[in-house]
Amino acid sequence: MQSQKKCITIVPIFNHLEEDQMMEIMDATTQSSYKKGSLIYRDGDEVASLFIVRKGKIRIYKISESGKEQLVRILLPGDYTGELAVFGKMYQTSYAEAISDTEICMITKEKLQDFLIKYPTISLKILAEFSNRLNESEKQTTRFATEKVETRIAFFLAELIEDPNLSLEVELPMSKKDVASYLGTTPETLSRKLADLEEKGLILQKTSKRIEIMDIDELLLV
Amino acid sequence: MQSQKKCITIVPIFNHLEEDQMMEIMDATTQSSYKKGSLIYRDGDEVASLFIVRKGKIRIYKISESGKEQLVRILLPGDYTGELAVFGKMYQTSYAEAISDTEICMITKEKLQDFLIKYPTISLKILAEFSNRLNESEKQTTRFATEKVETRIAFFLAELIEDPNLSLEVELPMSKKDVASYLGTTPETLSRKLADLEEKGLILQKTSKRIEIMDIDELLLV
DNA sequence: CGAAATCTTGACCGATCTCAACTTACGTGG
DNA sequence: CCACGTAAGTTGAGATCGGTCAAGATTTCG
Repeated sequence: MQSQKKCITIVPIFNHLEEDQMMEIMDATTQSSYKKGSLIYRDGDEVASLFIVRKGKIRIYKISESGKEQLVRILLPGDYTGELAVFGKMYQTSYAEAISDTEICMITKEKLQDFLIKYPTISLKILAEFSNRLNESEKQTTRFATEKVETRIAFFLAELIEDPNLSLEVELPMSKKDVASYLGTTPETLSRKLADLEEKGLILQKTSKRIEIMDIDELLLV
Repeated sequence: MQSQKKCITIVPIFNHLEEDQMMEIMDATTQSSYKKGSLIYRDGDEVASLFIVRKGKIRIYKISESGKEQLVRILLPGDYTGELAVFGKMYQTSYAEAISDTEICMITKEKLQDFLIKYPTISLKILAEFSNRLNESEKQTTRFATEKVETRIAFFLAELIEDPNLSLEVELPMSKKDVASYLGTTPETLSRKLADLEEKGLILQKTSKRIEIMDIDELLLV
């Protein structure tokens, strides 16, 4: 029960609730776990549940009309997915793949909607989250539409910075292959552009996953 | 009052309400009008209201970090905007420009949130709408990330079809300049690609704004 | 009807992708 | 715990796509 509780309390949209409301929601969840590499759902699946990551790491990706894959996001504990099939369409429009052994809590569409009617402030939290995600997604679209690869990489690196006062060393949250996919380019081009940025003295590749940003102002002007 | 009522009743997120709830919401709105060419809000503005289009046409666009403009969408009567400043951040992240004389209803963030608490089913409607928009936006992002310009144009045209059984002739909802901006390309490239598609016999440009799709299957394989 | 904006076409160039070879990192099973 | 096989990452060369600049045609709207 303890770990089940943790599963809910770490989710931003629920963490303002009272203890007993939290318990009520917890009772409505079911748990399941997935081995590394397994698919949690696929495009078209009619699973109408919200999936909350309790442990592990999940890759969310889409496959375009012409068959090319793009990484949409990586889910870490506390993140959730499947909201489209809960609130909107009846089916998934992306793929979710466990990239490490993963544990998940699920709430069905029906139960979640009951809670939203009962505790309307949860909806406001979710609406806030959705509108921010929508905004992020549109910003991303605009970047794809207007910026070249090197600029998109620069912004991607800049946004990985946790605290600019603390450290300008960032850690890639996924493989470079996935970074390339996320940024709409190829591993070859990413590799080259990072080498270019390093040659210009704007970044320093310390290890394959750690990059120190040497000159953030110049980097963002690329 | 009649036109004010119409303003609300045509909005999908409200149109399931009872007559008296509708009246209540209407009383909370204020009206205003904008001349063609005027800016309704700009990136950074702290206007926390939902803007519902009653009459006219509005261009929503963003300007990227490096100063390039991208058209995000065109609003027609019944559409709304400003949701980010209502539910999420406190400021706008895009520009809204009246492209014809336009009339608008506005509801402030506070009043709207009161309604959502009072009538929780409205939230579910908005959540459905948001998750569909989020999905559309992510699909668009994936297209930008993985498809070339010609393919993006092809899908854009295909999605303009109202009823495939009725007619395969579509009308561009905006200038080709704006279509190019929306699709993340230039007017020159759009012009050339349309000419290419026409040469291949896939489309027929009847007038500057009307295009007949001759072979939709082939078109989507481009 | 005319000015201004939009749209089209051509020539050129640069950015990025593709294909291929090679190197490096990683996970697995002995 | 090491060795090996596989996947990831890098680098080079060549091809292609799409952008830029410029000129001309067309449309739009006052």
